[in-house]
Amino acid sequence: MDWPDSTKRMQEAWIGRSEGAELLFALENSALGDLKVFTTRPDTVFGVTFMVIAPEHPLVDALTTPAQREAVAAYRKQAAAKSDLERTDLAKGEKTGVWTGSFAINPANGQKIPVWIADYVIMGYGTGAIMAVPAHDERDYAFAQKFNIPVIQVIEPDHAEGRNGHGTTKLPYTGDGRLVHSNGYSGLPWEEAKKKITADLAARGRGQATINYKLRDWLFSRQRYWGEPFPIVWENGQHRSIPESELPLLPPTLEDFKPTGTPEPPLSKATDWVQYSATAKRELNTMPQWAGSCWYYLRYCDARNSERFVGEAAEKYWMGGGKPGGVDLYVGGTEHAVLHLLYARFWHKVLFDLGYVSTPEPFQRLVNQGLILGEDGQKMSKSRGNVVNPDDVVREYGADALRLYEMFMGPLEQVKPWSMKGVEGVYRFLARVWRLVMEVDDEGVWSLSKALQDVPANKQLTKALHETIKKCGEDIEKLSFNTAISQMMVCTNAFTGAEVKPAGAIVTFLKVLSPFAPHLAEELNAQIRAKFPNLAAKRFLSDETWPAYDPAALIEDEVEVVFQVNGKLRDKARVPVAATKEEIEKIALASARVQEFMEGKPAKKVIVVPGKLVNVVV
RNA sequence: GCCGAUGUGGUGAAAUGGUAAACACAGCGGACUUAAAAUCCGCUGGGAGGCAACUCCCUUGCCGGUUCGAGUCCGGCCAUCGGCACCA
Repeated sequence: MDWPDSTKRMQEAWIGRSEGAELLFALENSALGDLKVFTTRPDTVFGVTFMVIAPEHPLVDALTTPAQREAVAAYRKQAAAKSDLERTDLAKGEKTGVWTGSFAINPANGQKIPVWIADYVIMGYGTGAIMAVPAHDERDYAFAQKFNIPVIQVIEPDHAEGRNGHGTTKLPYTGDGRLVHSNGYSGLPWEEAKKKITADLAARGRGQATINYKLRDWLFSRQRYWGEPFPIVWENGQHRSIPESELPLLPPTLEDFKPTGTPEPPLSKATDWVQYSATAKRELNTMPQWAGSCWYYLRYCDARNSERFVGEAAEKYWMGGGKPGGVDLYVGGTEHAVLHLLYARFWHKVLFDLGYVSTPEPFQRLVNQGLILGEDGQKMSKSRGNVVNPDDVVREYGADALRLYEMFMGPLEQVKPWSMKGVEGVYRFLARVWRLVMEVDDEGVWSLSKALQDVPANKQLTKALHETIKKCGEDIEKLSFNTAISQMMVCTNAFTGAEVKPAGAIVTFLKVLSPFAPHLAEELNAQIRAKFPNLAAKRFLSDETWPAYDPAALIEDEVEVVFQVNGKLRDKARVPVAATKEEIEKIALASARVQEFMEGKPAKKVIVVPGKLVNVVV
């Protein structure tokens, strides 16, 4: 896939695949059964000195001894009051927790170890319980330090980096190495020990290798009117889908679709609609916006198909093409890197596995356009009052100027601040283009300019035009719209300076301009067509093919070559393009300024880059 | 902390390892105008010297390296922004 690495990495991090093992620790009170933990480091199981379970773990009550009941209750209350942010970010390093009063048995060596409750373990990941190895985990180490829990080193680094001055291991040590203090496993490299310990515990029914994912659910319902209603009804406390013949299910027409002010979603106001039958009621939640954003690109291929989400032929035509991704180019903000762009891939993958689409991935090439900031350089937001409304810009400067400015601001991927002055700048550029073709009389009436004539462009204008065709064509492919526009400005400035405006060349220029400023370009083409029907596009510029440039028109007879002495610019001269390296070198060495800076010393080396420069090293 | 991106004029920015600052904005000067706006033309990185045309030196976050030549490549640092941390 041709996606930015940063987006791929964000998705990888979001999915958070991690290989490890689930291990069973028998509880000392055998009536309670086992405590299951997830760990990526089964090789450190001999270094476990305590267990931690999340405050929400279902075994908390059973594990809490009468003596600890009060402390545990207080801690759970305190943990529940914290937001996720407080639990993870703000509390970083500062560990809290409380002992349950109970013990578990290490399946590797039969040791009795205390079970704690701490909110650095979250219920939503893994099993909500961990085996804590303070010698080889920073969080466990911080916790052990705070509560004076023993630290047992079981990994010895192979390299010096893990050790401090006296040759002892710096703890916590989370790198690679060999096992120590681990009974029969001592001496094994850690990777090998991971597999062996997991396999041995599995053989005794005390664990198994597993893969865990950090990926979380994304809520698929909203309490609002605008959104696809679910084709689900409820009857006797059970839900079931409505028959296929009733699809598609459309939202009921409502005059008042505002929130109810109660926990009931707005659809509850459609009382007739809600009562599906004497005994069944419809689901009142609606789907979120991402229900549509996950597959709209498929529907766009065949939007009027009433039989299928997308017709097979249309899907193959638009989405096929031999590459793994269907959509050729998808431009969107980084803010969609993990949610929209990840879930759209999931949906597409399901459809692919079911054989309904022809590519495994939805989007072949992804470009993240940069966020546009407010004029103050801050993120646009209502509270900051720096929001720019595009409707206002369109009203004042026109849609072409808005479009053009957005492209002219800078590189597509870059974050950049809005500037009204910048909009005026491109607006002025468009006005200059307008005046290449049109002129105004004393009454303020615009008509076709008399300077516009059916004559061939002179050499200089031809060169400017063909350079523009070439550069804009290349820049569009690279999505470098800002530099394409600056080249069009250069070209326009060249035409502005000419006494007579060659109409044919201007029409060609308008073809280049039209993807950027379609309204203006089409209007000017229509104006020109009225007088020069053979020069202008017959219908629309947008029907025309992209103009070809003539490489011969770009070549000049002479080029400027700069002369350097020891890498510093000292002189320049115009030399014929056809000049050989030897000829250019001769001209350079003959230059009075070059000789002056050579200070009579012989040239040690002369580098000649034809058409560019000569560097004399003395 | 970890991962990633970005550092160039007063501002947005440009530059296949080859004239740093194209194109625009802002500013300054001029033309047109009774005047203003609009438009057109010119100047506009910093410093020094010269009446002047001009000349020299410095300049792409900082330090070092590679190279005839570095904004660009390599190494190290610093700063800012984004993600890890559930709006779609």
